[in-house]
Amino acid sequence: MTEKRNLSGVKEIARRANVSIATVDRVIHNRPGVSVKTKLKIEAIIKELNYQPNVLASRLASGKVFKLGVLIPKSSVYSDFWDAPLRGIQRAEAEIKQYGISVEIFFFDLPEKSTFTKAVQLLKSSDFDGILMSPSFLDESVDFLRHCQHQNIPVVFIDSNIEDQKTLSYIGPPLFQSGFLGAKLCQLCISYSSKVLLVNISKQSKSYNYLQIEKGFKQYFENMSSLQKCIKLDINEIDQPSIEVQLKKTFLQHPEIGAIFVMNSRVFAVAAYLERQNLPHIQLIGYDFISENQRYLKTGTINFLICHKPEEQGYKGIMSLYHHLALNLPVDMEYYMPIDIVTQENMDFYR
Amino acid sequence: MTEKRNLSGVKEIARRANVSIATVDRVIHNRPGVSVKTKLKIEAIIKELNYQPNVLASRLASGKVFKLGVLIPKSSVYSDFWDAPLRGIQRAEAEIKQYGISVEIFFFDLPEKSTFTKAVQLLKSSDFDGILMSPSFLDESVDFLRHCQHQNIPVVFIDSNIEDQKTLSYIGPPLFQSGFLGAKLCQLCISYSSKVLLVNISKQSKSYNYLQIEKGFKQYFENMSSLQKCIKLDINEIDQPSIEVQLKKTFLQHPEIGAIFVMNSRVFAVAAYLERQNLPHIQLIGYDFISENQRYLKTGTINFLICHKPEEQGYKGIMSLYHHLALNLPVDMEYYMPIDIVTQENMDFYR
DNA sequence: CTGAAAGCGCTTACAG
DNA sequence: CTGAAAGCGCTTACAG
Repeated sequence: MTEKRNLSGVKEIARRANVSIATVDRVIHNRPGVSVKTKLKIEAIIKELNYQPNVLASRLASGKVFKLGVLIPKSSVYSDFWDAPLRGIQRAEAEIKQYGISVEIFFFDLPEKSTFTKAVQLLKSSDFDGILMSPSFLDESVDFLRHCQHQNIPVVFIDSNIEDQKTLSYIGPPLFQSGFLGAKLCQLCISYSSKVLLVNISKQSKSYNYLQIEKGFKQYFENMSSLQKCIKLDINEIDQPSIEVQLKKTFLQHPEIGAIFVMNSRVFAVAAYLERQNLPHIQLIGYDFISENQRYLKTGTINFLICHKPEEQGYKGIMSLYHHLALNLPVDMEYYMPIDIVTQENMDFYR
Repeated sequence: MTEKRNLSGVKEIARRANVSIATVDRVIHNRPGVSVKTKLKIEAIIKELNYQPNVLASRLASGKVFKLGVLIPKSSVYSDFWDAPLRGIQRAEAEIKQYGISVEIFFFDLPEKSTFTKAVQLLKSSDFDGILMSPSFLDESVDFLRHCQHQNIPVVFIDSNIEDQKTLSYIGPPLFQSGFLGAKLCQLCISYSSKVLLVNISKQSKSYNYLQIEKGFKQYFENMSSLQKCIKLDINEIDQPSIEVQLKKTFLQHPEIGAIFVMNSRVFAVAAYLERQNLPHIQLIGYDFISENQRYLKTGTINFLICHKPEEQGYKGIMSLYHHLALNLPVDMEYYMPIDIVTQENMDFYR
């Protein structure tokens, strides 16, 4: 009978090192209580065998469930954008919950800072092993991040980033480039003499995100030496009447406008205006595959939507934490989503 | 001391049914050797408890490794297209090999039917638990599929499909719609009086794939009541000189051509011609993000590339087999990839 | 047709 | 600082 020796595994390591498997386990997980000499010996053997722990056995034996906390905006009647990341998060959860991952989701209401702060309080009081969040409010996010760093809890940002913060990973759009592409699409749609209107409809129009997009947008026209083609309009109210008043004023002032680029998902508000005013010759481009926008894409009022795979952002966010916590796999510090162009013709296959 | 009862698991089921866990296991896996009465009783309890087997424990105990066989073309000097699915396949493998999945890849040389047949022989002689393949040769693929069906081996097709065949899943592009979008992009680029040249560079230009794309392409112009804008050119040789001769002839005949749509990845051959002949005003659109094409996209000779996430096709193909075989999860019978539009501006973020 | 027992490769108290 | 033993929730021979 041939002696059957497993050439890997804690048992074999223990056999070779002349110690018990408990000691091997201590070394593998860097737990204290092992003499330096023993530790070095075991580490050498681990290296020699190129030992990879069996994740299956490890998770089964430990019974540890990693608790992930998620902090994202709630979808509202104005925008179901956050449904998509949510779907991705839930898809990831379904896939890995059998491997001992639990996911708890906390929502906040996007304009209301207080709901964000409240959710953060809840996240702080329960002890999570990892956090996935959209850092919608700068100071509050930085504060929470500091707390997590202190507790050694990895944090992943999705959708938007805060520069120079120590997170495990950022998953989101390359904003400058997407603004640049937006400009190109505008250019493609208009005639030589027409101008392009760059619209920002937001109460916080000076946020980092918007500045990046605007930079990219203007860079394109600068490269073409035709920055004068570009008109900028800031609308700081988000109700339909205010938006329309401002648009009307701008059109009176600039009848040569041939295309409009809206810097966020509120492009549907402009679409509604164009349809009501019967201005089908104006080309319209904006962000995000939310259902309001899909409607106008279908009718042709919106020509292009630029999108950044919000569902996959949620999915990848959870999977990054899982890889980091449970599998000890390396995680990209920055993962930029592609810049997708969605049109009437390919919208049925977009996810 | 409170009695700690696990309210799920084979143990609890066995306890409730008054049988051993071995018998429970037999019922769970539909193995024979259980009386009808016992079986029904256990099944009722399983349902009542909504029992979900612990995949971790199951895979660990069984030690079974699922062997997946992959059959795809080799990348060649003409096209590194198949590097992308390969990357996806390897990424999936890395992610799930720790869960007892092994992947073996067989390559064939795309024009050579004999290399396909030879690979199929190898696949048949080794016993795989699942197959991922690109059914590049119709009859041979159907034959192999029959063999797999006989052995009860699930098969997943990627990149192209064979209609009416019983596979586990098809993962690939929606061809008609991508042709339709191609037409729209052409239309967008040209002036009112210009015409569009539809080019097929292939030795098997009548294959199902091409017919579908062509249908979609023409449908677009038909919808605009301007089918006469569309000129079709079949080039049945794939060497550069033959291609250029045909293009030259066509341009002489139709000087009003403003845009060219190439129905596959050989758009780089047309790009080379346009650059050499110094025809920058001709708009060029084609398929696939292969490195040759990327070069011309960067220089602007190619305006748009239509792509179908080849890497993700490979990734999803392997994951589908894993989900089906190891996790008993349901798998989509048809999974259409999105129709991606890649331009100079977003190419850096495309995967 | 059914069950007792060993084992998958780890982790975790607990004892020393 | 170290080890023996039980156990995670299954599967797999083997015996009856």
